[in-house]
Amino acid sequence: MRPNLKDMESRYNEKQVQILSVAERLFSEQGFSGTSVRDIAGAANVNVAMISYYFGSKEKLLEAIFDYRISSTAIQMEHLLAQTHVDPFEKIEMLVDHYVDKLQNNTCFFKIMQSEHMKGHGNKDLDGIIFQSKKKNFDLISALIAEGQKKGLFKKNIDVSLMVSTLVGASNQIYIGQQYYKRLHELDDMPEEKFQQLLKKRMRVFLKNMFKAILTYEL
Amino acid sequence: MRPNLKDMESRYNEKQVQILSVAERLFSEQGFSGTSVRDIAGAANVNVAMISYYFGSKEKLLEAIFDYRISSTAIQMEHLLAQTHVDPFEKIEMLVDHYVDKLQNNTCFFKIMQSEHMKGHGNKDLDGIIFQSKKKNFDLISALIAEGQKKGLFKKNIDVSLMVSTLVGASNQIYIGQQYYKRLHELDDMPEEKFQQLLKKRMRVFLKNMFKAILTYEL
DNA sequence: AATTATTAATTAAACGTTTGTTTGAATGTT
DNA sequence: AACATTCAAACAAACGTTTAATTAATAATT
Repeated sequence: MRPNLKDMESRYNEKQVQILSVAERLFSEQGFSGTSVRDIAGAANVNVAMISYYFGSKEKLLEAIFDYRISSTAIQMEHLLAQTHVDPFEKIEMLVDHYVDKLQNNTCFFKIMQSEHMKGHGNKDLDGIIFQSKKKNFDLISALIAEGQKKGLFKKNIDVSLMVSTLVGASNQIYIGQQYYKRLHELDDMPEEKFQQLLKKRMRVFLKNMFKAILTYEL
Repeated sequence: MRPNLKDMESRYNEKQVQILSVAERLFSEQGFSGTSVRDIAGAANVNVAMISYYFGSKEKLLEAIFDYRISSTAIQMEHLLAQTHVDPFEKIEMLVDHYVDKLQNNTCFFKIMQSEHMKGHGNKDLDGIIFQSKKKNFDLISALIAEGQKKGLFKKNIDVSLMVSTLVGASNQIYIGQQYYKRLHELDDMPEEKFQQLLKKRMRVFLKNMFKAILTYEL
């Protein structure tokens, strides 16, 4: 699965994008420590020294990937939920669609994010970046939930953190483990593109129903 | 967070358990590639050579961790869902309780599992072990769902894979990211033990309600 | 427009560490 | 005596990063 190049081409030149893109893919496949700068340089067809030259270090290369990817997604989410004329249920649907899209188009980055998230206390800078991103999502979705509750559409006593973790965790788990989904459902013969469409459709339906259920279901 | 020692003490001697236990913790904190055999040896207070001596290689040490942890959990799950006199709703509750318990007592291993799951095509042996474990869980839960549907308790058209992924993904996400949960809810001052209890209780309620909702909610 | 001066990009080679693993001798246990 | 354990030391290979020399591109000066 290849990273989404287009978004990177503004701040960095062609060669830098090449390095960032390759690094993103390799980090996602082999982990940060499991990927050497020589792996990256080799796959990106550049000299090893270019990585230090452009990014300073391997660590800072990772930060560069995070820095951009996070800022680009946070803005879109804010935009999405700011629309006042859309009713809360529809916003939930938009939220799910948006997240699934992002996940499908940035699978590599989401994997890296999940990895770094698990390590925790590794890189202080990264930890800050990740927390800020989580906080923003939490606040945005909290507001959405509150709006729905105020209008009497959603039930009371909703733990937003658990809800967001469920969206993120469930989606990532499904996406990351899509090869298992394929094998379990004996879909190995299906062409890759068809399978991606199928998975996306099923995920959307499933997640939307799940959230409607969570938000309205009373014992 | 320390690994759960007790389960390992049958097959391995004291020193081996010491190594396995320390390795499990370090792998979960720093990743497999991010942890050196000298890190492990140092933290376990044994000579570096002991790791090769007892386990053959770093890779096989990881496999040893997997081998045991997986087999010990699979059996319990089977036992749990085999009870014929318990109704499907109650089984769902037991399933959630069991999973949350396992997760809380084996957080280290679950992290490693998640990491290896993400890398995918790394270690062939491990891939097989993980898939078999997933398949078993899938089959067991499929049977449970079918039973509930047959009795008219659950709705039709439930995608078991997505449901299992949701349980696993959501729970892991919450647990792995519990430091964020703490910070977002301003629970930093709460004693660790109290917080663990709180989180466990909230997770159980949340997951149970979620599954009941998923299994019964119609548009 | 041609030449020079300046900066940027690129390279192969080398740097000192750290990596996983092995060795062979020493010690403990049966 | 035979076997299992432990150890410091050594191994080659891989690691991230730097160096110093060279080429390419850009700016400045004639």
